Amino acid sequence: MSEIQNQSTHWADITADKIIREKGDKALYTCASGITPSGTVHIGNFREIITVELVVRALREKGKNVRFIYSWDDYDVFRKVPKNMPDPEKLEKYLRFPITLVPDTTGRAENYARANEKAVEDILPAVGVFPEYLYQAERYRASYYAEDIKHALEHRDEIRNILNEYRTEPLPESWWPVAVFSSFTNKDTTTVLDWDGEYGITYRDDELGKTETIDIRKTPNTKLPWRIDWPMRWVKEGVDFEPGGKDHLTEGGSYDTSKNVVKVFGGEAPVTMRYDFVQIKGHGGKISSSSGDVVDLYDVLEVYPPEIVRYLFVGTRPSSEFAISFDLDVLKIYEDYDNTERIYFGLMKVNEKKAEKEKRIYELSQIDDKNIPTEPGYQIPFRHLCNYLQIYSGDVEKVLERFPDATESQKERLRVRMKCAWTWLEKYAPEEFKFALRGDGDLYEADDKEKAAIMELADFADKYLDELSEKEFSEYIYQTAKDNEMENADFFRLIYQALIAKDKGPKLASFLKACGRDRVVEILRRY
RNA sequence: GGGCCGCUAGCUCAGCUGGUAGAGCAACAGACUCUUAAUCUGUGGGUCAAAGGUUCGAUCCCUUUGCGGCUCACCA
Repeated sequence: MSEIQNQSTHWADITADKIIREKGDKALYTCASGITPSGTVHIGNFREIITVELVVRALREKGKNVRFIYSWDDYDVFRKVPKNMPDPEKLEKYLRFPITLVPDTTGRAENYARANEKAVEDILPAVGVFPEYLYQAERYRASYYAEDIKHALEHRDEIRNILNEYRTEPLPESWWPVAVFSSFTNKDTTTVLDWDGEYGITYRDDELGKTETIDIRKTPNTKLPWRIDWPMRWVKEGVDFEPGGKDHLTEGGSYDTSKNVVKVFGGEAPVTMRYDFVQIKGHGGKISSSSGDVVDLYDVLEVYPPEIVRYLFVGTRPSSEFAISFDLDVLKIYEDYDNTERIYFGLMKVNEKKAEKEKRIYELSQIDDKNIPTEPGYQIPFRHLCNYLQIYSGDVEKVLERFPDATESQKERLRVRMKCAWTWLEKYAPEEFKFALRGDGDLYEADDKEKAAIMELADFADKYLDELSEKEFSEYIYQTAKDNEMENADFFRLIYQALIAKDKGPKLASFLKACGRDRVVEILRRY
């Protein structure tokens, strides 16, 4: 029964096969992801989540039972104040605190970490991602890992030797595999002095010089350092797959040491996969992290519908770097997605190998794999859609009236798409791409000769615009220019000025047709 | 210093389990006197970074070199 040949060459399917091969046939596979919510969770962090989600989906499609966990490492230390957070002076006072004890200066949640977490948890369902969240602060503070910390303490030398393998400065003899937040100040500026061989730890608060002995079964203040914490949790949850950024997956990186430390805890390392970072293109001055602004999933979803956001990640191997674009490339991305969709529905012929690949990408791009569209989207180029939207000043329903043949499901998808298109037009589109039809009383100052030419075109439009094809009508445009002894270039400029107060605009014949006879005639007749 | 990734047409890149190369844009020619990265048709263009090796056969696997980038060796 497991002999079913899966022909898919998609990386998610290949990875799923690899997990099954390396971990054996299991009743339950656990796939994990996780990050530290030390600031706004940006789109680069999303790559890890979606990578796991796709592998989870691939495993489930192979009939496997899968647990998808997402660990919030919210008991990590608050190291620096991100520049995009309000009230930095206040946050400054909480440096070295665990992020779960830092206040949320945005007023969205009970604490800093939670605010960042909530933003993600609220939006992930929109892109079809439903993990089980684990909160490490809550667990550590409830001494959930007390026995594991004790285990680490018992294997202090062994762990130190593993970590020292890749360190330039070996850890000192006095080092202990545990970190303590001071119960006096909440900060991690402490030094562990001793362990009693059981559950008692004595530490010194380095700022105050005070010492204290705490019981790891009762204190909320202990945690394991990252390179021990990670492998410990692999064992705790039985993790079979967890990807990592290239900072983790390099020789001497945390995966390297963790795969050895995990043996101390009696387990083995999960199958992993390295993902590269995501770049941002065309996001104005908001690109650099030094400016403090980060691009998160909300920003991307403003411009791309959920399935296209997924498509960006599905279609790129995780190990390749790619850029999410907010500039004119957006048009190409939409067109690429539409091509993939046409291939899926057989509307576009390509060779079989390519077709299989594209179909799989299309399936995995859908937010609900049990509810994949049964018909393609309404076939209209994104560029054209942008023009329609601008003609109707962003009124989505008015645009839809122009597509009476669209089905309900197509209209639903168009609504989402137009909302994105409109946001893109307003926030990111280059000026030359944008226009607005002139309103009442807003006239181009035309001379008599120009007025005559405009009127002639108005008359032609009144009679023929809706009946003739684009190509046929463009003949009239040239004819009108000729009749009025105007150069084509001048005539085009005149019409654009009359309609949208610009020298250039969308390809004229199709633009006029998109505007519709009534609008065109109404505006031109004002002259 | 270690490790990883990349080097394929003018540009951006596909090509992934080895069978002597592809798509978009650009260029050129024509179609319609043409406007906003406008439309259609057609054409040209690559010693697959270099040198060795394995193989019947290498862009693909191995070794070395060059160039570019990233990352670790602090913390998470």
